[in-house]
Amino acid sequence: MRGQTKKQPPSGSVNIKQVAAELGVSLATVSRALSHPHLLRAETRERVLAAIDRLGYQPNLIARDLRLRESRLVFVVVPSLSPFFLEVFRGVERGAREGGYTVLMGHSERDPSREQLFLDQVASRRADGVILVTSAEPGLMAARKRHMPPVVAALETIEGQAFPTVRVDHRKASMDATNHLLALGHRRIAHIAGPQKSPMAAHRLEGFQAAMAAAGLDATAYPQLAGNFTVAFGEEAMEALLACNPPPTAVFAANDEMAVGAIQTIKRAGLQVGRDVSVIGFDDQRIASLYEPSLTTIKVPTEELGYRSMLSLWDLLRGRPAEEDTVLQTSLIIRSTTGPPPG
Amino acid sequence: MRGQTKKQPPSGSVNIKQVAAELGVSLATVSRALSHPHLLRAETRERVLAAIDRLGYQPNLIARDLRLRESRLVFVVVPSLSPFFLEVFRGVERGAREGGYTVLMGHSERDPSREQLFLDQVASRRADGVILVTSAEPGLMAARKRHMPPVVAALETIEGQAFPTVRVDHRKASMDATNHLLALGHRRIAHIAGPQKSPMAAHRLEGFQAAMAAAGLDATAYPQLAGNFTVAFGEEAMEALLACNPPPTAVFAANDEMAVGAIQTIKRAGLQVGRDVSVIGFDDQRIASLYEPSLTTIKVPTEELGYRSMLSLWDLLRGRPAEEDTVLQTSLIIRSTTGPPPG
DNA sequence: GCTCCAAATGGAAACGTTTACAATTGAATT
DNA sequence: AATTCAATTGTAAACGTTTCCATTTGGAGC
Repeated sequence: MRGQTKKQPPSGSVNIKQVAAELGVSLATVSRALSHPHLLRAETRERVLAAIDRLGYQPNLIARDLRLRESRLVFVVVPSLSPFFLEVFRGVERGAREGGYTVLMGHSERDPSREQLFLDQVASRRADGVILVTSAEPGLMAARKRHMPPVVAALETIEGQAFPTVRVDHRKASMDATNHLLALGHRRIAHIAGPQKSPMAAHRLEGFQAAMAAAGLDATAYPQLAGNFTVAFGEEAMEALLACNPPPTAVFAANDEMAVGAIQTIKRAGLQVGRDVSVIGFDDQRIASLYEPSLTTIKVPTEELGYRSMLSLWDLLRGRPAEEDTVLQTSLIIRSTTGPPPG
Repeated sequence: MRGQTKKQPPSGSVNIKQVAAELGVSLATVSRALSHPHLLRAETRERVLAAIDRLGYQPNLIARDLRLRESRLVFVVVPSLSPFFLEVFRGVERGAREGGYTVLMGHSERDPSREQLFLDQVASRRADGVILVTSAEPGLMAARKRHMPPVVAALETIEGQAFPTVRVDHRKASMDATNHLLALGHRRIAHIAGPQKSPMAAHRLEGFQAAMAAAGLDATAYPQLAGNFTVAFGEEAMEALLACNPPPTAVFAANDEMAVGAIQTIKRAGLQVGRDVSVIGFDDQRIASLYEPSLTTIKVPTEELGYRSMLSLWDLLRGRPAEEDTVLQTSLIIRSTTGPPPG
């Protein structure tokens, strides 16, 4: 490495200068052959393009980004690696494609410092904008006064920040879910909540509480369980609930994964889901319809959420005013895990 | 925008020059305060750091990347947005974290030109390396002589390319799956294959054929179905198979999704899975254990695949020789969807 | 007070592009 | 033939860092 001669390029990335030298034209001409071909005489253009091909020249995007101050890249930051977020990602991709942007996904693990890391990447021009699909604790991002890149929040408002937001009304949707159980005649209803720190989980919990209160019922009759949105936690939580006396006749889980966990436990206890105990989930992930029995749940338009987020990001990137708060509709999908209470 | 004065910085990204000016020190000093603090007198360092904080300065990573010619970024390119690949991603992340790298995921949709796009991104220094989790058609990448960035292939060899590879033996694993069915006494066995263009799917098919041939059976007795690894295709394919006379007593699907689809159809036909018809999948995705009945399948160590790929990429990035071909073990997971043939 | 030397700082080149501006070319118009 | 002007090309400045090398600073040792 040390003793390498200067003449010999580092055996690989050939740069614009070398192409120019090869032909005896200026850098500008080579650059233009790629970015503004119409500025060149046809014959020159051909000659340059041929040389580019011959030498295997690929423009260094980093240098271009630095000069142009844009990368045509968008990051999607998700809090966890679940299929749910993949669909949001898919929607973003659909939107981005239309405008010639490339989308990359980063994983924050619900860790605000990792979220900040991606934001910093964008602030320093590694990407032009970010779509934060997150449920991050509020406030942490404002900790230090930083240059904020174009950000759109998907799925849930980010408190303390004025990002354009594309979301669903988690609170209302939870009321819908709870009301469904109430309408079936259930009175002993428990909720398995998501992480306490997550505003989204908090909103889902609030909806449950509000609906219960409206029906004159005590939302705190059963242990207040707050989990991490996993099947495993759903199983555990359900064990705790079945140990109660009397046990609930219906359970509303804050997402499908925990609902599936709960059902696994119910089955294992020899009870029949939808008859002995009703279960309703949230999200309508694919497993909800595939699972046996198929899961009653709240459908969240994930793909659309991603798509609309990207549209808003577009506005931001174009310097146009973006819609502040877009709320998409959820819907109650009634399948086989809910029915009237026994007896 | 036009009439903006030069003095007023673009109301946002403040650069190193401005920090230096603010303090009356040189650019070099500010740079060193962040990258080589020990080179500065304690008092200077404090003063610079304070100013950096006060002005909200964040180094422009693009400029740094250009100068340093590295980004400490790694891309993982997946062919489809399935949970299966998320786990590989998770493994890569675990490996990358250890070395202070950040991982971003891109989606190629099995489209070689999109795969090339990500490769180009890396070749032009947007990232330091790529892990290609792919089943791309061979040859297409070599189309034009390009500067090849550090690439590791995960899951499957990429034909015509000499990338270090971390994979499983799809052919052998398929033989294991088929032999399991044969050992149970099945003779009428069908295979639902993946996309014909995918070498991975081809290898899985080969394994099936080899095992059948070894047992003296005709692997082509049933329609040769090649799908797109989705539940929907599994459903369709199974319909076609049930229409045969006599229908197969066992089906080996090239992945769990298609296996689940097949089972859905079998159930819908009023038959019992594992008794009337046995089904075996491939991958051991999470749904395999959650599904009812739980799915017999081949476990692929996805997370480990990602982790080991990242280790190999490390070697590449360090200029060390990377292991050429790492083969991880698969295992047969026997659950409830396979049993002896009826009668 | 000098000399010497390490420690601390500054100046400027380099990373590889794009593009404003200047310079050249060449054909059309007078 | 001189003039004009569009089309084509070249020159060089920027984008914002990091770091080599040179220069300054400030003690320690004499």
